[in-house]
Amino acid sequence: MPEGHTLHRLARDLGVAFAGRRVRVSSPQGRFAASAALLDGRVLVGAEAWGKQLFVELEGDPPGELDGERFVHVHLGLIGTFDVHTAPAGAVVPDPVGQVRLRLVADDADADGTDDDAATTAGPTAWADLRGAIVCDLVTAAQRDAVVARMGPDPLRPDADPDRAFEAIRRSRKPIGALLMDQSVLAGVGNVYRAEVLFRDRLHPLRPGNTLQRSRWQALWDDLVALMPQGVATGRIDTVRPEHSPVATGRAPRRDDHGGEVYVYRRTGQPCLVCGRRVATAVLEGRNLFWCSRCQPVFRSRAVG
DNA sequence: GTCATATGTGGAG
DNA sequence: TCCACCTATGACC
Repeated sequence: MPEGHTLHRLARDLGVAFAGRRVRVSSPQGRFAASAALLDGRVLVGAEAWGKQLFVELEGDPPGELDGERFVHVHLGLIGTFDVHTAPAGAVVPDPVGQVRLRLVADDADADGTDDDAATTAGPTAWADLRGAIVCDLVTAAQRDAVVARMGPDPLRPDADPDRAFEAIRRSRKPIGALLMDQSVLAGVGNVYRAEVLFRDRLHPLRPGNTLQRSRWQALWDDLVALMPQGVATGRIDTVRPEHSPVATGRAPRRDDHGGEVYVYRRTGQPCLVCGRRVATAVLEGRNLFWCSRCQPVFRSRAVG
């Protein structure tokens, strides 16, 4: 279920469960056995997300090593999941279910300075299962930096600069609906946030980037900066404003596989929550696109703005 | 049971 | 622009 919010949430959860603890790493399904062998027994320092990329930092091997492969680069692809579990100390870690490509289990056997290894802490039982991911590689800091450098600004990162994205958008004739999905323009937005933020900002998905005023882009960015942290907090994508919510309108709450309340994503043919027109759909660059042709007109009246 | 579909990306033609 | 990749799920027979 991976748009940027999923990865940032995951980085947070992995940090809470594993930071400062030694991890046993295995690859029950075998696909990432080589990575697992290199990771096993090292201390997990922390985890960080950048767009849809996740980097788990490990203590160097040997400890203090600066140039080694200290980062696990994970990309979940379309169907990957990474489930983090905790349970009271002493709880039994269950056997893997399904195709687990990488499993982390916190190992406190040598915590509390009982030997001469790096200081580690003891904590609750913790394990995490990675399934379906397309990338799980050990990389150096330089390789991590190279991946990060290819990405546009991430609305979930406080230091992100929206002007960097706008420089790409204003020079492109490609539709804004395509540019939003281009991770080198903007990092972390996927198919749900794309559809929803364009709806909320009344922008037609096919509007060329080079026709977008800076103010419209800033509004779009600000909307993402407001929405995506909610996704991190809740683990779902909810984009419907209070006045259009099920409670406010009396309609039935929506519950589908991403769980959130949305305006147009996967609502083809259903009435727009604002104007009642049937939600339209089309395929853009191989991905399903959804919008309301009344709320998101092709030509926007500049006189009224 | 079979099949289509999915919040993604990269590569071939 | 299509296709492959990977797993899980829901629709339908």
